[in-house]
Amino acid sequence: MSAKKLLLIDDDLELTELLKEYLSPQGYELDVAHDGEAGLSLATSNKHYDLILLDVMLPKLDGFEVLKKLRTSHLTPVLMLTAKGDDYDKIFGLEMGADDYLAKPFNHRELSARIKALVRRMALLPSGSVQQNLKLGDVVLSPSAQQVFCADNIVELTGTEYSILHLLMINQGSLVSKQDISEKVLGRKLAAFDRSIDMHVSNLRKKLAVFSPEEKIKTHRGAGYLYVVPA
Amino acid sequence: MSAKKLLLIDDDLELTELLKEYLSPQGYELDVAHDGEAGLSLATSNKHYDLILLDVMLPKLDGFEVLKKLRTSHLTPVLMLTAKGDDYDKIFGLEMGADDYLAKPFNHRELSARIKALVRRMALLPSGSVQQNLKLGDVVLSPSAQQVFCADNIVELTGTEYSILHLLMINQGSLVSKQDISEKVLGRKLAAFDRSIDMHVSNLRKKLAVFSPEEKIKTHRGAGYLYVVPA
DNA sequence: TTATGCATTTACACAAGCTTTACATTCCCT
DNA sequence: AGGGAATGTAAAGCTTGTGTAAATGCATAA
Repeated sequence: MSAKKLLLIDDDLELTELLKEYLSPQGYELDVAHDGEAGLSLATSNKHYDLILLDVMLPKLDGFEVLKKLRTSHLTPVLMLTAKGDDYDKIFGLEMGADDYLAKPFNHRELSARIKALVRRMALLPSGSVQQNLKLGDVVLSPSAQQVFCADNIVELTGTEYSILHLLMINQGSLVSKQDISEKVLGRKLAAFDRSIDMHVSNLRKKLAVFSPEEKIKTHRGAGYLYVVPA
Repeated sequence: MSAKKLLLIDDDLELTELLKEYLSPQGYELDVAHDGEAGLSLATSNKHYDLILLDVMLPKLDGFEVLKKLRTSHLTPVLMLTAKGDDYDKIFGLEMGADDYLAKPFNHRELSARIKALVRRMALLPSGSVQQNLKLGDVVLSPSAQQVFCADNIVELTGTEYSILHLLMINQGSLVSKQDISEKVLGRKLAAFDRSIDMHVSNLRKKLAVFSPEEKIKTHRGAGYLYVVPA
């Protein structure tokens, strides 16, 4: 397990220093931003943080604004911190899409335990479903560009093919039922005798096979499809 | 999106009633258990709760014990509740595998917001990834992939074979009647002279025997089959 | 309008896998 | 022991899901 990357957005220099010293020995890589704008730009950069610690009272862009803008494009987990122990604030933050909320002053060990709990839970998510390039064997899928490369060649996929591949890759090693594919990709229930998904998968396989011989999408008869985790 | 199923384990009758009335209109299905044992048995049943609200002070089995036992087999998210606002308690709970911790008395809206945050986060997990693998001796069964490994080799099973193995492994050490297998796996009553199950078990044994010599599925003549608990 | 690109439906061949048959074997019970 | 019933299993039969080419539909662009 590689070191988890955290981003701390807080303008309190004393606190950020303290937390840096406290969290580093626990095996976290901690970046710090001292205002909302800098924080947001780091958070949306390609550094792909595992967790963001976000203060509410911030210069330039307050915590709620940062959270709101972040959530338009990223699902990175966010733990909010605030000087005010205000219930309303807490509820507002959580409703806006924060994952946890801790009032200052907090017990360092509680912060550490909450970070650990969030990171642990997020580790169950398949790698990269929080929007970064998915690389599996010789296939690379780039969500930002909606492009797929196979053995360094661009693969020209249609929108639906791309979405199906994306879904399967996110769920690498797990079975995805046709029902799920239909609902998530085509936006409709799978009807009896609907062969649409089969066709898209067939075309997808054909296009990938041009550049790479290994079987990537496995069929589970009567159940669905599965993206094979490369050795 | 179907209604989320919550399990509340708390012996405070007044509180459970209150929460039931508070949470139902918000679109949650809430089951209640009033002691640790009942709670654990519901939590590990096949009802598949989306979230468990767990009080610490409980008759029969306290909250920490319930959490500990639950986590040996299930990854269901847990939000702990406690009368004591004790930091040590909080940290202990989170370290044990709880996902969140709220001290009583709490603001109902905060509880609701925290439930929402957890459920929202869990919804990102691909369906089925909360089920954890079943490991018995050198056999590992992965429900999310519907795949089975034996002595580190993938065993290619058909859907029916997989289901039968799953059923037997879940009931390790106890007898499962052919009637039960037929009804749960094939979805029909076992008819006289129906040799279907026998065939599937035979094929299953053959496939497992390729990688491991020990007998895993034992026959109880006239009664059914049993998965042997490994030494 | 006509072209173009993509999603969907149709059609059919094929293969996977569930079930049945048939016979060998094993396990009880007397 | 011997006989009958339950089980093991190979092989055949049959049903159904899947792969895929080709036709169709249906937008949007030229």
